[in-house]
Amino acid sequence: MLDIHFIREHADLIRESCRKRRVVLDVDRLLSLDTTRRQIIHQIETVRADRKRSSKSKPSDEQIMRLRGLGEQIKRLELELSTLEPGYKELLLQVPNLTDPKAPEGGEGDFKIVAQHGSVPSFDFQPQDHETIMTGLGILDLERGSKVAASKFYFLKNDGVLLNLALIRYGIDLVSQYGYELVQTPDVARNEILAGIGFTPRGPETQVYSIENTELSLIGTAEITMGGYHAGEILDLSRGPKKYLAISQCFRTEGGAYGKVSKGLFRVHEFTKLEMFIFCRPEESEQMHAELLRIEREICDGLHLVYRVIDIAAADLGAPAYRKYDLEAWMTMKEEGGRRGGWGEITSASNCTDYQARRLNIQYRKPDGSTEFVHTLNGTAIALSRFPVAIIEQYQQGDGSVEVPEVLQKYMGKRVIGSS
RNA sequence: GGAGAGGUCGCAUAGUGGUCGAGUGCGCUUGCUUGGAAAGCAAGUAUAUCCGCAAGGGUAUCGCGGGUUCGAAUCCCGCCCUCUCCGCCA
Repeated sequence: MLDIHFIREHADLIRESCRKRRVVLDVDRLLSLDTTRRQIIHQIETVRADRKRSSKSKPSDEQIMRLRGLGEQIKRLELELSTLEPGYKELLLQVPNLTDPKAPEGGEGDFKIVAQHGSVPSFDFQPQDHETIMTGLGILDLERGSKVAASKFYFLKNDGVLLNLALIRYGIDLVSQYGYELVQTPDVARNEILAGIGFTPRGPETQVYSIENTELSLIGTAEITMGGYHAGEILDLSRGPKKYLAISQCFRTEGGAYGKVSKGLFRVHEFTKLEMFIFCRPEESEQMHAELLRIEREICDGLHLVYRVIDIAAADLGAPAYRKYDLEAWMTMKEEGGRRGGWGEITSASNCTDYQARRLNIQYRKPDGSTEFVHTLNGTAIALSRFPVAIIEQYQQGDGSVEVPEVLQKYMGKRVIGSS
């Protein structure tokens, strides 16, 4: 959510931002609703002031007649306000965050490649996708996942489990060096928290599972619970940003996302994720964004993954993000230009500026005693299912076995998966 | 899951229909006092929003939402949360 004052005073900037993001939004309607809304509020307050003055002591019978009239007048105005308010709020919530002027223009395909690490591997055998390899090794069972739960759920077994645990432990050990506090969060959250972060808990385009007969949903990411962690609080950031490393289970409905691009473990309904989340002062957020990206790269560098960093284009940003970088690992399951192999997202780092903080009412105390909304940022440390996909596919051997990345060997207690 | 108690200004408490945005104590800030401190004395001590160049003024907020009433911290209903006891359980 943006500040209505800001929108009022910078309508052109908002229009420009919407254009860049290809968001269709009637800014003029929002502004006119805002004006009407304030007029009605002013009227209500004037009548209330009158009533309040007259209600200081017990009124006479004639006075009561007049006060009744005032009460009815207030009710009428309040009704008028309450019919206008939902449309106003909905429109206000639809206004996306401002966009970093440095973000590339355009849509999904218009990202800018910022960096690439490693060169695309060439195999002296026919490389397979992770589903084939893992199923062959007996460490992944998608069929029984469907039988027991539903399509896009899965069982992991033996080294598949150990690889996941090793990745998590590796991520924790690496990120903890940088002053991130480790947190395990609930895997469910109130719908108002989901909405505050920018998720739509209900409705046709929802990405989240809601829990029947409650106001709770399964979270799609610990970004939700961590954003909610400090909701409604005034933080002390005098000793620097609050940095968290949160682990949670993540659930996504992924409505209609089937087909080749999402085969195997690439797009599933449930996975575990280690997520970095930062609350900081506005002037620090750009630097923190760089830190998130640097750590994400260090994680992938340590695993010797082939990956690239992309700067997401404005129209592909999603409402809360001001700027976003993705890391994409090279994967054999992907196809590009009819050739086997391509890039698949494994992590993402977003600077949401004060967009989430305003909705969740998270502020910090300035030295002069006043308060201001914090900036929030989030970045993936380790996303299970996607990291394993990249590792299995990049580390596969001709005999169907998979080498274990060196940094994970001490956590797994082995150097190879599937070789006797 | 069952039964009860409760959520008021940083903290602790008072307040059961109007004079309550809210008393008192503690804490905090400032001033007086002091060689300095403590004590004492005095004043102050929320947030949001609207109008206004400002001074200033209006309104809202006593867990949240609704209702009754001319008027609600106070009465009624729903929800959330906390505590105690019982049951169950990894």
